[in-house]
Amino acid sequence: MSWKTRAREGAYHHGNLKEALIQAARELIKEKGPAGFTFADAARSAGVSPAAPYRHFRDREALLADVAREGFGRFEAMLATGWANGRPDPLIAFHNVGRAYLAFARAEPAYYAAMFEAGLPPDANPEMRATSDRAFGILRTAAEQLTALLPAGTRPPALMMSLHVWSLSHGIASLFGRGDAGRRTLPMTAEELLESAMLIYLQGLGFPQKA
Amino acid sequence: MSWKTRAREGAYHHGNLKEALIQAARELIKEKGPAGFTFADAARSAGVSPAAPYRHFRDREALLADVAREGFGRFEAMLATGWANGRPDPLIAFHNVGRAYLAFARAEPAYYAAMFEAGLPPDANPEMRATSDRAFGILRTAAEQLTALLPAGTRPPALMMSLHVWSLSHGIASLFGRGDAGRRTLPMTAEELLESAMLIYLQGLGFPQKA
DNA sequence: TGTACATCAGTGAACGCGCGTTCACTGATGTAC
DNA sequence: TGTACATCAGTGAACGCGCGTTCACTGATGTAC
Repeated sequence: MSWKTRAREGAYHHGNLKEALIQAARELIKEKGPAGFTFADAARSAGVSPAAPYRHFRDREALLADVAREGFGRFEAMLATGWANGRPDPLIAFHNVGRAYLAFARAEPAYYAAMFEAGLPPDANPEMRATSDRAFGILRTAAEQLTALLPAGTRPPALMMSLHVWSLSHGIASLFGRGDAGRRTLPMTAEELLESAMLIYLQGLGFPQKA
Repeated sequence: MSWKTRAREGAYHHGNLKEALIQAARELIKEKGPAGFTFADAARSAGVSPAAPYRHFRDREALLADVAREGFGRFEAMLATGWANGRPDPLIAFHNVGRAYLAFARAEPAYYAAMFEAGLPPDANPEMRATSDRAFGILRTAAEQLTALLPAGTRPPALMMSLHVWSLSHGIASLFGRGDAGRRTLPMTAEELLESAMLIYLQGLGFPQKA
């Protein structure tokens, strides 16, 4: 499924080369890991000359950062769908955010790798950073609405709570929940592992076991 | 501090080239990330010809796997020291294991990267796998001894508990607790974040807040 | 509507470079007798 | 203790390759008038 076919066949101008290069990079990352592609590779996959990418990206890292930026955008959308504005109720929705996190890591290992494992500095790209912050913002909003259910004196800081859940989800995703080559195996699914940890954690915060 | 100087200066035979190459790779990983070194680089750092590493490693990945193997060995030692056979008491010792986890990731970012972020398959090297399993075994033993403190009917599976803590620690270390280039910043230390999460988690399991 | 021109987005050839890998070799070390 | 020999662990030159990058170029597109 070459992106080139989206433009007119044989056209001198590709029409959408920037996006095509991002998708080519994503495909190559999926096959060979974030370290496993080169600028020239991406150009070849997109069906253009090795000099063409320079019209759109300063270098390989800039391309990688744009893959990550797109990834964060989809990640944000996935988390937002999971949260669903706290419906049907905040506790259930919170669990759904966790599931969405793992689902993303599993379904989009290439994006996930570019976002978290490519060694990009978090602000390699201001737009990437902003998108990443928005994605985390969903987790934070969810934590805020959830802690609001607790009696005033016993509310944990929502920021802390969201960092806990983010770390836990990320740890599980990195160690066990990846869609690509041989991660460690488990006597349970990554989803079950996260679900059980979150239940214990929420119990520790004073949430009732059934919502 | 070249390892070569450990052998007799000018010696034709290096004497300890295998270990010297592992340390050279570790140093290069620290500087430029797991993707940022080549076989030739390592040879150059160790002061030998580019053909010399072939006497000790099949290829770059084999070298990387040995870096990871050594890393797991030191990791295991660090966790074991933290656990200290459950002294002064299992709850305190368990927290110390968590701190040891983060301390390792911070102090040895190169080993940590080789172990968890280099994209090595978990059994790239049987010895590496075994060492890695031993390191995790410490976490599991700790969880077993800790759950034994709970009343019989309310004990969680120790394996699950150790996976929860491993994931949480790994997530925090990956996202916030690295000693090398720009990870995300936090309004609290990685150690505080882990400590607070573990307190809430253990509370959820029914442990008393103060041991 | 037509035309001239500027700009954009690609080409393709070329380059220097460093990498991985091989090869026959050689110096150093260990060992049998 | 000496000597001959096998083995080990390195050398250094060589190679083919693909990458990153540059350059003058050219085809396609947009726009002013």
